[in-house]
Formats: sequence, structure tokens, C-alpha cells
Amino acid sequence: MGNPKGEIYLFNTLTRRKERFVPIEKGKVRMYCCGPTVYWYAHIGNFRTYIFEDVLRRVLEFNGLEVKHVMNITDVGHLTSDADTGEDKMEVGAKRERKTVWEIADFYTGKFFEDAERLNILKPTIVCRATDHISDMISFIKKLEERGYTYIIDDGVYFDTSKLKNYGKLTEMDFEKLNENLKAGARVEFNPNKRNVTDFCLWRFSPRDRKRQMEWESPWGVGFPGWHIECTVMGMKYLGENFDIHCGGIDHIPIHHTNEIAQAEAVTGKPLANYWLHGAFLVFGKSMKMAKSAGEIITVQTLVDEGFDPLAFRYLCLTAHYRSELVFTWESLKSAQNALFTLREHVRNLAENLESEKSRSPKFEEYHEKFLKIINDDLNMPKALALTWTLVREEKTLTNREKYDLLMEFDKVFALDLARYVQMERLPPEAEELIRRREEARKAKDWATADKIREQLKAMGIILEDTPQGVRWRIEKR
RNA sequence: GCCGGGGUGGCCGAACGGCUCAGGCGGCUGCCUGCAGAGCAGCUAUAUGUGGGUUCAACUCCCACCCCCGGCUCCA
Repeated sequence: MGNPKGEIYLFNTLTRRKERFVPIEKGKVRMYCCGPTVYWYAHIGNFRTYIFEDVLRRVLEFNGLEVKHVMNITDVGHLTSDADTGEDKMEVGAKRERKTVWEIADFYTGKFFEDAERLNILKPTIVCRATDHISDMISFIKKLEERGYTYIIDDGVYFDTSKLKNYGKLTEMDFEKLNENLKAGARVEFNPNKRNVTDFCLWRFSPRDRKRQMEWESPWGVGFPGWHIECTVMGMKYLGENFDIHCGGIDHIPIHHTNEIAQAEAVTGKPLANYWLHGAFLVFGKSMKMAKSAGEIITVQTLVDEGFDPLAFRYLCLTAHYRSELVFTWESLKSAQNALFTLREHVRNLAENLESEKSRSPKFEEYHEKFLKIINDDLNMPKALALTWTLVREEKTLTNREKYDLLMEFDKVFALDLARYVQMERLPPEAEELIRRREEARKAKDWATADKIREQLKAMGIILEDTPQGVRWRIEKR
């Protein structure tokens, strides 16, 4: 039983259809996700994609599948658009901060995983750096060379895309069409020595006049790897020549993933990955223009600085399907946060009123099945959230314990810390004392004193709530 | 220019041929409360860019137009 829980359907970019997901090896999934270029902070648009991938992984695991999840760290090889300088992004970052490229890479790699953790994104099974795999890349390029797919011009070793029969299949365009389109729309100058517009660099030579911080010896000359080779090489190294899922942002379809496929299939003749999944962009309302002009990005830290729980952003992402654009505004983030906090409050209320008996009604199973069916239908998280709210509002047909258990089950996929308000730390003694004094004041109908103490506690970050069952407190969220 | 994706109530967003066109947020009313908060109950909104067409039936399919966003070798 590879998949004991149910059938999973995923939208495959290769076929532009939802397909039944069948892993190559029963019960196991090998998945590769394109990781960050660590020259700068990842912004919340980047993180929407990582959240989508995290949800994908969690859904697979929820189905009882064992997921081997590989992600690269790009720490070399991304050129800036200004071809004249020939610098790569890492070197630009280093110059800006007067550090070495290696320091820059370490720093932003660390920051990336800190932010990912704040969004409850699981760490990949394997994280691999491009610069740790230079020799693997060189031997891969050699294989391409042996098979006659490469040629050398002034600035590097290139892949000849005309040699591959179905180049561009991911874009649903063939080689000729792609070439025409790219010629027509090029914003950036092409190296005129390239044989085809779609040809791309495998190994780039260091500039003659200057020493790069990152460069390596190779059979073709000192230089550094091209833009796409790392993912192909590392993906195949850790997951095999043919693995299950490859994902990334939608922008990777026409070039990065297209070229990954080209390189891999030129060597192996096998499909690199069986399912290609792509997340849509986070876009910004008219009032906000982010990204592009570097420096004006919204990071996870920005959200925190604005007083938000990072998981409110995760909730926001879950309200939209991963293949639809999502409009980010501070207002929508706020409404996501309100919803999230309310949900946690419900969970807390349930947790404090659990029945002792643990019997399971048919309704319990019904909810569980519905949830599974929804998430297995191409990760329909908006529907899963709607079901969650229906469950929360469900009257007497389920016990609190059943509801609570279901919510905890759902949260394995949502990862919204729905139980965050449940197990609160103890209050400091002085706060306990204040609460006791307030209760006395309330008994004596001394509202002025009671309200004053409540204010006092609020200043300490403790919110009091009077309920029919007595006074209750919680730590102010943030 | 070419390619791709869209335009759904005050906001964010599901649905994608028919079953009341989800859900959340916001707003309102009531219950509860000393008050507040939380919760509960209910309400809210002439909602599907415009004009045609197909159909017994369209948000959903077709055509045209308008507008928006993304990609086109830096970009999740």
C-alpha cells in the first residue's frame, strides 16, 4: 500500500492538467524545489512559493507518504542584467556590504531559514549549495560535451538547444517558436555568437581583466557554472535521474526549468521529473509596488515590525489557491490575522472543555474524509479552510474532543499553530496576585479598581476575559 | 511585439454548466456582560468587466471589445 489514505491529484505543468499522482517508488516521494539565491533577503513573494511547496510536502506526508525533499541554495552564478560588468549577484551583494561573497552567502542562507521557520516551513531533507557541487557540475558538462550538445564561444560553454528534439515542452512551445518569441521580446542583449537565442550558458569564463571571488578551474578554463546547471546536477545527484516532483515559481517555467529539462534529458534520455508544479505570484495592490527596485522589499521581518504574526501571512496564502495570483495588501493581511486569531481562540475554548470519553461518531470520519479529499484535489487549501470554519461552527453533532482532534489533524497541513493559545505558560506571581485582587474588587462591585487592574495587566501584556466560568487570561498575541 | 493568467458583493478570495453563486474579514442587530473582550444567534451585500452567441440552464462554454497582472535569459 503505497498510498493508504487516498488518491492525490496534482496539476502538472507538463500536461496542463490535473493528474493522479503516482510516485515512482511506492510510499515514497522524491521532490526537488528550487531554492533561494542568497545575495539578499527573500521577500514575502518568494515565501509564498515556499509555503506552497511546504503545503505540498505536508499533504503528501498527511497521505502517509515518505517525502525526500531537496532544495538548493544558489550561491554562485546568477548574473546581473548588466552584461558589461559581468558580475554576478553574489559579488554585487558582497560589494554592497563590504564582505566576501562567502560571508554574504552564509549570512543570507541563515536569514532565509530563520524566516522559513517563522512561517512554519519544514526544513528540506537535504539542503545543497551550488558551490559545494562544482566538480559534479563540471563532470556533467563533460557528459553533455561528449554527446555533442555543447559549443564554446568567447565568454563560455553553451548548450545548443537546437540539438534537442522537444526543447521547450514545458512551455508548450517548440524550439522555433521559442526562438522567435525571445528574439521579438528580448529586453537584454544576447551574445551575438550564440547559435540560437534559446541557447544558454553551462560554464562561464571569468573576465580576463579581473579576478572573481568565486571561480574554479575547469577543462574549458577558469570560470563558474551557468545559471541552470546546479539544479539539474544536484537534483539528479540526490534524487536520481528520474524523480517525482519538481517545483518552483511560475516564472521558472520558460527558462530555468525548460533548460534544466534540456540538460538532464540530453544526458539521460529520461524525464527529469514526472510532475512539474508551479506556484503563482504574490502581487501587490496599486498602492504598493514591491520588488524590482531592490531595497524596497517586504520581508518576514517587515511583517513582524508591522505587528503581525508571521503565520498570518501563511494563513493569507492558504486563502487563495496556489495557482492563482494573490493580491497582497496590509488590509488583507490584517483580515487573515483576525481569522487566524479567532480560530486559535476556538481551539483554546475547545481544549478547555474537553469531554472525557473519546468515542468517535460517524461525523468525525466524515470530516476527516472530506478534508483529505479536498487537500488531495490539487491542494485546495481555500476549501480546506472553509471546511475548517464549518467544523468550528458545527453545533452539537460533534463533541469538543472530536472537533479539537480534527483541528489538530488539519493543522498538520495548515501549520498555523492552531493550538498556540492552549498551553500557556504560568503567570508570574505578581500577576496572579493582581487577578486575585481584581476578583475581590469585582465581588465588591468596585468597578473602578477592577478596571484599573485590568489595564495594569494589559500593560504587562496579559489580557483578561470574564466568562461565565470565571476569569480567564491570555498573553497578548504578537 | 510574442506567450501566459485574470477581471466575482466594502476587502481578500472559492466555485467553473444547474443543487441556496464557499469561506474569511469588515459592518449591523440581538443574547450574554458592571463594562470590555471572547463567544453564540441572526442579518448584511441588486456580486460575477462590457456587448453578443450557444443552451431548457452560464460566473462557468464560444466570439468580440475594454481593462489589469505576470513572463520574455536577474527574479518565487
